[in-house]
Amino acid sequence: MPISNAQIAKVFYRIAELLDIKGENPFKVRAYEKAALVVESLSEPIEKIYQEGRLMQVPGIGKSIADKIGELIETGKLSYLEELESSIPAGVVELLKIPEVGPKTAWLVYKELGIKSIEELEEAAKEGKLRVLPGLGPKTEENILKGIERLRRFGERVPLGIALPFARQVVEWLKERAPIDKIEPAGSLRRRRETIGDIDILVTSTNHLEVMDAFVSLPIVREVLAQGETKTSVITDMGIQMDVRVVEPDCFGAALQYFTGSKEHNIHLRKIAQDMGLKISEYGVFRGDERIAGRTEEEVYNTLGLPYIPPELREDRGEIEAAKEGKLPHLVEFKDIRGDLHIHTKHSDGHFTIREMALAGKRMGYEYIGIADHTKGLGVAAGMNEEEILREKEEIERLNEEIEGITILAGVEVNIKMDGTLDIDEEVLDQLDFVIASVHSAFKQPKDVMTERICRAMEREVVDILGHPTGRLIGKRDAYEVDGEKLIDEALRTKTILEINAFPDRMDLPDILCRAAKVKRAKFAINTDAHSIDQLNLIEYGVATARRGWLEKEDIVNCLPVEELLKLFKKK
DNA sequence: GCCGTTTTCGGCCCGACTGTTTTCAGTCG
Repeated sequence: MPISNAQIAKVFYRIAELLDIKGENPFKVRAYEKAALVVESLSEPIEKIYQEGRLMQVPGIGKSIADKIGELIETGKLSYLEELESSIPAGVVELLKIPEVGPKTAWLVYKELGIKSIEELEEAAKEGKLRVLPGLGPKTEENILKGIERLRRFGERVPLGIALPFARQVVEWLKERAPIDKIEPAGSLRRRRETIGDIDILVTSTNHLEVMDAFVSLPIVREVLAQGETKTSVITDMGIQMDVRVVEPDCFGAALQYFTGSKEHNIHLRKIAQDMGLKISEYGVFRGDERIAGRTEEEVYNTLGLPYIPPELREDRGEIEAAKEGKLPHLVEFKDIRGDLHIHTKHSDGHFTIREMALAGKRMGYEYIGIADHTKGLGVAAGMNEEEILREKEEIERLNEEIEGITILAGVEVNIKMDGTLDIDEEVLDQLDFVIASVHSAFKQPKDVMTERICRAMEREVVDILGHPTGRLIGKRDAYEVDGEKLIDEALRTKTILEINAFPDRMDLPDILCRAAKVKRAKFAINTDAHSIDQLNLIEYGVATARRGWLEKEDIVNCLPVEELLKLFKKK
């Protein structure tokens, strides 16, 4: 009964929620959350760890949880979870999704009023039935109704590709409207998670009130949730919650560190501080009443005996241990990228000519760009046939004669057909500088068929790069069913490069798989899949994904100079 | 439930804001 790390993590998150509602020991709840996080972040299949009897060696997994993992692997079920589920209706757990409603409230309304769905809670709030309960009043009823409305309208997390530009816009507006010294978005946005729950912006200013007033009067504010001297929360017209916090300059580093999170990373840091007899909060690192650090993040980390840890790593997935041992990766940066290898032009569904894209690439500071238009199997994208591919190659050769300062590489994005064959003659593909192969059809194949299909394509000597390997569209389409582990192994065996598609909808290969593949020494290409000049800038999302996957410039083929890159393509 | 070069039992991160309290609990991050 094969079961994935993600599935097991989900079970433990569920257990944590259920225990939380039942009012169990909060530390027990956290133990399950921690276990879920650890399992989710493993860079090898937990089944393997189980079979080799190493479960208890994993930090955060003790006897009890190891047994449960064993039961899940052996039987595909967990009796403990089933017991818990039977004691709490699923609808009561649903209530936790409502902002303002936590485990205590969910349990209270279920116990006292028998409420076990969002609809029933809404009804009760409207009829004023909640205010009779201890601790709840008319205001709470109102807030719960608002929370339900928010959940219905904007329940989902927002993709990074929307949240990041939006946050940058708000930062600009605040700078224009209030006396601001430093300003920096923190939270999961700064860690560049692929989706964002809410946006935290950190500010230092000589005038707190003016900043808060400027913030709440921005045209994008739909509702003010809370307004205080140091913290103000609003809901924006996009439905994203946004918090602004004003802090003293002496605390800025500590606050930035604190509000960047993740929660798990911070908890781990505080533990270290405690062991050293220190206390750490958003106001700084303290020995007794004396603040000994806080102005910069570096200061905070250094005081704890650690080097600076880049935000993208702060998930408590081993970065603190690595930092202690001086083994943090030197994460890839935009300046390391020498070219973008997945660019569409008017030859398929792009909006600009090869020349325009090349000149734009040159302005980005690139040494080369790779043109990879669609091939004929993708009718909707005006894919090219063999003849058109060769004509495009000739055009690229002419342009290379003509344009100085950037090399244009001739490639295509060939379709992997249902059976794993390619939709273009290999003789033609062989004449190109490089070939990206991608799945663009029949997404719903069963897992073994899809895995076999992709592996078969990677077998082909002409295929250099596997495009957007999991096919997911964040918030729109799940990854196709594919055995990620096998895919990585086959990529290694066949010397196929894994794309990290930077398109913010994709960010594919996802960060966790990047890390798992890096451990096995796979190679990657960070590409935008740009269909326009503007979209070349999306490379930052690919770099962010790579960084979250602990990748260094040595792991990325498009950090190589053009001659070495071409040699690598030929070698396969 | 996990964990231990101060512990195998007794700890387990810290603070703001709100609404309901008359001193604090719940939620959030």
